[in-house]
Amino acid sequence: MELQERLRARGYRLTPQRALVLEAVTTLGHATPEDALGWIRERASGVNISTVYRALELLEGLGLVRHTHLGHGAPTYHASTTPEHVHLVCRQCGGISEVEPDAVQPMVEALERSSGFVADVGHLAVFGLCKECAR
Amino acid sequence: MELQERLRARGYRLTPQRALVLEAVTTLGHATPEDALGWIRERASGVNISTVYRALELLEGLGLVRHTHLGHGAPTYHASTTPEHVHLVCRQCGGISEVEPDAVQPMVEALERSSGFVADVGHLAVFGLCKECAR
DNA sequence: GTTAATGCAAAAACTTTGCAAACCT
DNA sequence: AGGTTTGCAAAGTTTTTGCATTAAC
Repeated sequence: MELQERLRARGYRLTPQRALVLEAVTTLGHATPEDALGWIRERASGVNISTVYRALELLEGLGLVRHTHLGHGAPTYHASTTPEHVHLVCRQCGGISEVEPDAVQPMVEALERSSGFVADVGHLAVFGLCKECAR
Repeated sequence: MELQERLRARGYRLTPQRALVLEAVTTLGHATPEDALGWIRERASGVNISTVYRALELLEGLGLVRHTHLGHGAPTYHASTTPEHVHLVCRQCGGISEVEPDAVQPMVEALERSSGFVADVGHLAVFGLCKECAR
């Protein structure tokens, strides 16, 4: 299994908890540490929130998950296997929608050209007003 | 004074604390609540952190300050009077640079056209790798 | 004089850490 | 067996809240 290989290549071990955390994030699509724990607790017991934090940090270090800050509070994680996407966060209604990275490609290119900055689009959260609230 | 007018128009009062918070953010350019308090404590005593939080929330509601999430945790505030700008946050070295909103204008237009989403550029933080770290 | 705003202290939300026990390899 | 990982509990951060007192108007 890929996860195990990745872990062992760096001297880490494959534990049920780590597998569950990755599965939770993958299944949920977007998950805060608390969300992931909630999902896990529906199928396993005794998993601790601190383990979730530690697993997320590890998995992120391995490049298997990423996180974004979708506003105040807890970061939101998603699996690296899910297609990259940009988050649109409505400041009015709090709604979150996703768009293809294509939508921001012109920006990425402009930034790289002008500043040499290589933007990580999978990390991008754009705040503003959604269609409904903009009126 | 503009601040007082804005406050009173909504039944709020002008207090030294509120004026100081606005001044701190304006002077510092970018400030977390803790930063603002630090600045304030250099010239006034007895101002409490909870007052800073409350003042920032109020001032933001009045449109006098804005905030951005530049990563990890603490939000960063800046005065609305400062020219809008986009933040580029380097995930490698942690450096933060600013670019003109023009650099992302194509993205803003693309988003509005495709999703009807009105992006708030002053809120935008783009994560990625800066010129130096990208190599 | 009213009523909003502050300071303080305590709570809440979110993360991290130390350590003995349990588990992976 | 041996070193890694976990659960638990406790502490650390950051932000919010309740309430009596103070201050703006």
